[in-house]
Amino acid sequence: MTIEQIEAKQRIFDAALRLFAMKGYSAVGVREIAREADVNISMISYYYGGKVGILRVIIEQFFDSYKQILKEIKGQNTSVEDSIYSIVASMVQFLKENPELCMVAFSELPYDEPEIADLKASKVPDMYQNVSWLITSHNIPMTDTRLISMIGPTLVGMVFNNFRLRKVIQKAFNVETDDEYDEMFIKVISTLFLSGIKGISERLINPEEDKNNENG
Amino acid sequence: MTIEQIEAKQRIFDAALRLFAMKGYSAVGVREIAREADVNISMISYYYGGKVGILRVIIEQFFDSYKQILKEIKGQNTSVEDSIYSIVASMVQFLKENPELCMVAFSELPYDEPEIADLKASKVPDMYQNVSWLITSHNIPMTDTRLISMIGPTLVGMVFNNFRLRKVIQKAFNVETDDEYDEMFIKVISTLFLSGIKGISERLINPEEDKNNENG
DNA sequence: ATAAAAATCAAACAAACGTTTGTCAAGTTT
DNA sequence: AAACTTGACAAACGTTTGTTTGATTTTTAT
Repeated sequence: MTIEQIEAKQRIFDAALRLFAMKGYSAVGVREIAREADVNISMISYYYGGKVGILRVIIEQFFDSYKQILKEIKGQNTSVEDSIYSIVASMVQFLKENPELCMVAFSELPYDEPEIADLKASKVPDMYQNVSWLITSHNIPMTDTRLISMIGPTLVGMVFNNFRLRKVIQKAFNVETDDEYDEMFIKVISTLFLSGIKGISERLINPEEDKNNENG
Repeated sequence: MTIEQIEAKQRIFDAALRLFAMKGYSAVGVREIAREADVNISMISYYYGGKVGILRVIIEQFFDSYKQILKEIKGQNTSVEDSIYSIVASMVQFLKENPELCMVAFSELPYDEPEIADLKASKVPDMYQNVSWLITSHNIPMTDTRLISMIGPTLVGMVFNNFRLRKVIQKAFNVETDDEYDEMFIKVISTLFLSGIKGISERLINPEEDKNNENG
């Protein structure tokens, strides 16, 4: 492959990713992708086997990147506070660096798309199990699987949702979502989540025995 | 209109809502809707002016119902704890009673859909401003608009996200999401959020002066 | 009973869909 | 030099898209 040829394949991916994020996978046509990527329509099937092939690569790439990030966080064995802060910070950084990748993967996740059902089935469980590890690996006494199934996705949901609805939020609150906003967002969400799970531990799991910890 | 005619229009709406929720708006064709609703294809344009007309009704209905719920909660002026609990409980109940309506509205919200841009622009701000009221109306000293813009959508995001990804969550954690699950979910999320914003108030806004409140 | 209105239908519309074909030039391998 | 591979292209493939038409039935109003 020459440099220009690599660029052709990459241009298709970039254009598709941007359009999928903007309008949703099904609302984007191959001709629109080809036009934006400045390639012939047939090149999409040539390089990706079809439109759905691009979506597959997007989702694979998302999950692999995401898994990599969580693996790095697992390496640093620190306090709960630091763990949550760095997991939120990493997620925000990941979202800032790959906003469209995240949006597409996250938006298409709940839909019945038979052609990517296998991908979802194999990759999604990892995603949440890794977040749940955060809770179980520290001395937070949460053994109920249902409880973890509520809290794990919650953290992911809080962060992703803010990015997913940024345009809407900007309009509704008339705020700028700049770097300063993101730094504040990391602090706010990690504090909210940390205080939140402590509150759950104290009030819902051990309403009595942890009172000494609260004042200690 | 006879009863059967009302049913025809309603059947179109029901079928479309179900299909939109399952596959996404753009992935559903009018013939599929007509087949499921057991009506002629032309009846869709006849009653709704076109496919996008159904989506408009869905989104309008969602926001109006949602606004109504929040209005009812505003009426009961109780403690922060009760307010948050009832707001979460109402959201969960609303989601349980109108899962598809919520899913469609929520999923299509971030997309560039020129034909419903006007609807979004007029209805969305209400949605979040109403959640923010919860924070400002009680004695939680949050004046920073950016902070409210982070926390307001967070609560909505936490609850909606759990429902949006229920199928995925069920598979990943092998849990049943029955009524008991939902009751627990309400307690968990409201506790998480309540403890969370208290934590933010104590640690991020007033790191010193609120220490006496914490032990009182 | 008759006229008007509303609801339903089969059929067709142009446009867009994703994919495939056959051709051709450029580069690589033998 | 000949055979082969790769990337790119215009063009066409058969479907499917959302919408509209005009005729027909059903319901409502006079």
